[in-house]
Amino acid sequence: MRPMSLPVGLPALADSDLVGQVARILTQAVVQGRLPPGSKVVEAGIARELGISRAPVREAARLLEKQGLLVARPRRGFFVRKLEIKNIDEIYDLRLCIERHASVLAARKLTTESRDALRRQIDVLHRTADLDDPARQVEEDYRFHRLIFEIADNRRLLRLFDDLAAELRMVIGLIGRLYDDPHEIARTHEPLLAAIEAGHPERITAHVDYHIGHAWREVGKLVRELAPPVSDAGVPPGLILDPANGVTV
Amino acid sequence: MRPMSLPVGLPALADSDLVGQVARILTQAVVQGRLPPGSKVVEAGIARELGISRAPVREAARLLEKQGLLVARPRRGFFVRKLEIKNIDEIYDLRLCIERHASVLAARKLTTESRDALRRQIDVLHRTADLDDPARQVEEDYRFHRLIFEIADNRRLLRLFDDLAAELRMVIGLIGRLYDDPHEIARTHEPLLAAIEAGHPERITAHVDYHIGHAWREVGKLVRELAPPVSDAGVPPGLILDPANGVTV
DNA sequence: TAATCGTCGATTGTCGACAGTTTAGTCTTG
DNA sequence: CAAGACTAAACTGTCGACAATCGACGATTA
Repeated sequence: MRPMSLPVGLPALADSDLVGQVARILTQAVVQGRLPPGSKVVEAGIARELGISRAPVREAARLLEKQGLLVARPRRGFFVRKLEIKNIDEIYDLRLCIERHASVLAARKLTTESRDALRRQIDVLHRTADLDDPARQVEEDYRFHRLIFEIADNRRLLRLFDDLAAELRMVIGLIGRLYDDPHEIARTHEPLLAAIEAGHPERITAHVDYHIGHAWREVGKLVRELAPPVSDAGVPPGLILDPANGVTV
Repeated sequence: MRPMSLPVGLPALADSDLVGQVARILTQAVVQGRLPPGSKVVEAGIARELGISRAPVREAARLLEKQGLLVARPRRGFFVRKLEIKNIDEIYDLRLCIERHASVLAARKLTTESRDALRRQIDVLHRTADLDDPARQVEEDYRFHRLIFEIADNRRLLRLFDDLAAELRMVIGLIGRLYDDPHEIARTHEPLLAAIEAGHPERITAHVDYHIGHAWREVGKLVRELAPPVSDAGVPPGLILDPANGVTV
């Protein structure tokens, strides 16, 4: 018998996915400030603007609720979550907690392949640093840390990390630029990897503490600077969504 | 497994919070084995049986998906999640990770009131031990550990714990009885509390490791015992579950 | 004979509508 | 002039309907 199915990996065409698209559009709207923190997300309004019914909007909102971008209040709808400093601190506190754990686990389960993957990702970080593309830099940084969780091989841990990262990226997106010197951030990953390779738990956690702690302080500082003067006042009327901006295919 | 509608009669309902009620009913159906692991949850079927429309059923399913009881596969519906040993291990691994952290935090933030609350809960555990009510015992045990997370004062950490506990309790509920000697389990909380009161991080984590590790091993043992691999057409290999026993989550 | 294709029933994704509840705004009333 | 009662508009929760899609099974082809 011969292997019949197409062996080649095709880009899983899942983009008749209305819900996913709506979720992306809403996320962008929030990140870009068109939907300010605390503002109400009116199902019918979004639906009308996108030319669809309320059902997929609702599902998308639920999805974003799970991701922590929106909060649902029964009988009164979805609201864009307000970012308080305490939230940031809680997120980073948890992140620190699980990343220590994941890093130690990863060290224990490290193979030559996974080690090389990490090294390669650090290279990518360095190369990205030249591009002056903060969003990309954040993305590749995320990739590195995600790799660690993948190597740790606990799906639940990985999912949790993804959830936290989604929230953090939103915050970072709002802030705009996170690092002053992109190369600096690339370089700081090296001792962390070294510690993981060495497999010494104390050194690993110490490096994780330093590494994550640094980001924590930076983000905290920036958020505090931006002094979220949450205006509970009404949302600017008119078009807040731009379908052309987010719709893929 | 043949995709068919829910066979068993479910209690009719009328009150408000339809979604919550449906979620509870579905949860019961799963726990009681009327919805075996891996079986399909047909929206229309449930809706018809409860005398409501598909919308609230859908929402309830999404809720249970978030809780991990169901899994959603796009375009083909919701399924009762199958329990794999690996899942249990992953849950406990994460639990251990965050409970260490929470316990250290709790020690740092301990007040006389919160300390007394913990002590009282240990008393409750002892009193409950006489009742020969395993479910209640598990519940009070959960309360104790939840207290620690409350004292740690990180809402996100607390929510995560609640999520994990919900899953674990379901497993434990299905197993039936977790502890041989209820007083034994009550007693093992005492050195943990002592360590927290002393505020020595190493001792705390050591006790948490012992305490949670014990539960981990017990649950793992029991699940392994009553979950021999079943080869059912359509069920992917590698899964450890026993539909006949109704072991799910 | 085995793999692939076509067909058909079952089921999800999406839609528009309606009723009850919440909210915003207006009108009393002390 | 402030506090409360009322009213109307806006919105969510829920419903029933329809088309697109999935899975199963039998037909078809090599």
